Parts: sequence; C-alpha cells; structure tokens
Amino acid sequence: MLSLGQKVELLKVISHPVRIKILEELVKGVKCVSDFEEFLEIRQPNISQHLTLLRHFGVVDYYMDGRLRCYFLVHPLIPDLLELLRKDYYESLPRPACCPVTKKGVYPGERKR
Amino acid sequence: MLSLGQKVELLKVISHPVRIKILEELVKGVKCVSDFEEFLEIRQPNISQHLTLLRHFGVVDYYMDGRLRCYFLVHPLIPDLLELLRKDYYESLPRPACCPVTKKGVYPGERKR
DNA sequence: TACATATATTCTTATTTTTGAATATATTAA
DNA sequence: TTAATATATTCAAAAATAAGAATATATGTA
Repeated sequence: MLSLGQKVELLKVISHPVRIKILEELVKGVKCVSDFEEFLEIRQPNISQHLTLLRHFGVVDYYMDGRLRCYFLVHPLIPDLLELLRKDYYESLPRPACCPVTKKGVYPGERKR
Repeated sequence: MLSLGQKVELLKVISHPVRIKILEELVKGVKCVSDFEEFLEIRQPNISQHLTLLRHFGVVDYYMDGRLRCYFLVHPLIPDLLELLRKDYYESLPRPACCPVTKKGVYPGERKR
C-alpha cells in the first residue's frame, strides 16, 4: 500500500484542472505534447511543465518517436481514480445517531448555531 | 457527475497528510475535536483549521453535544476514495505499442536520452 | 456569577505552487 | 549546413496554502 506521504503526493499531483484534463485524455490512449495544445488553452511550455511534473511523480512516461514525445499513463491507480471521480453519488452518507463520547444521541435534531 | 472544478476542489482538500489522517479516522466513525488531538501531533487550533476547511468543502459536518463538536463524514466519495488509495497495485499499466501519430511503433525499444 | 473546558477565529509569516516569458535543445527536412 | 518543428528548461513574479501564536466564543459546572 502507498504510504501516507505517497498518497498525498499522488493526490496533489493530480489536483489541478490542467493535469486532470491531461490524464482524462491519456486514459484513452497515447498523446504527444502538440496533441494537448489542441484542447488546452495554455501555451506549450506550460503543458510541458505539467507533463514533466506528472512524469516526475511516476504518473506518466513517454517515448520518443522522431521529434515527438508520446506520453502515456503508467500509474495503475489513475484510471480507477478517474473513474471513481466520474461516478454519481446521489446521497450524503448516513448521519450518525449519537455522540460516541457522551452517548447522548443529541443528533439527529437541531444543530445549534 | 462532479464538474472538473469540483473534482479539483475535492482532491485538493484531501491532499494533505493531516486531513487524510482525519478522514481515515472518520470512516471508522464520529470523532470530536479532542479525539483527534490524541493521534495528531499538531495543536488544537490547527486541527480546527483543517476540520473547518473540510467542512467548508462539504467533506465533513458536525453536530454539537454539549461543548463537544462531533465530526462525521458526509461526502459519499470519501470512503471509496480512501479504499482505492489503500489498494495494492503490483504492475504499471501496459505500455503502448506505437505512436498514434506516426504509427511508427518505435516503442517498445530504446528510448533516447 | 465565575471559572474551566472545548473549540474556533484572526492575523502574520513562511512555504509551495503556478504561470509567463524567454530561451535552449533535439530532430528532421531542405 | 541552415531552417523549421517539437518540446523542454530556467527564472522571476504572483497566487495559494500552511502553520503558529494569540485570542475569542460558547457551554457546562461549582
């Protein structure tokens, strides 16, 4: 299992709108840097910066084909994670019935303030 | 489904070692602020700050029982997300066989540089 | 009422993250 | 060799995040 630090590292590196978009594309298949330029409204150097970051943390890798760099996913958790984020949850979790300390069971009911 | 912005927001708010620890505890059940003091090596005001942040983003909520504030999970994605992070993945994703642009199939093979 | 307990808020500072601009490198083609 | 293309790097500035200290608030109890 990932250590706490690894979990945080992984979550942080994908917690960015551009990087999530990049990953959503990469689950569909390989993409070169210039492919990303077509649907991200940022400049090429910035795309490279994000890709470099993702690679640095072991989320993606690339291979070279001529002057193209073809990026692909390597971290096996990413597809599952993205799928989970795509899920629809219609309800909140059930609210606990009582306080475990006082056992008073004040809740459910009015919440002061 | 969550919007891109909501996904980022959710991921960011849980991308912190203290907040993950808090959430890992909360999946087990309700906990008051002072309960967290027992296993987090930070001061109470800082714990409150993290809890307030989590509440602000709809991840947790609390009810009051006397002077205790009993926190609990409300965001239904959290337990599934934490479970996913606990999973073991032994292999990287399969590497693609060729570049979709040039179809050259340079990879697998040597990667220059 | 006065005090103790449980928790929150505010403010400041330090750190990290993000972006943009400019530039550099590598590969291919002419 | 020169030029063009594809991509990366560096640096500086801006913005967001995090933590600590001090203090405030609310509730319960003597």
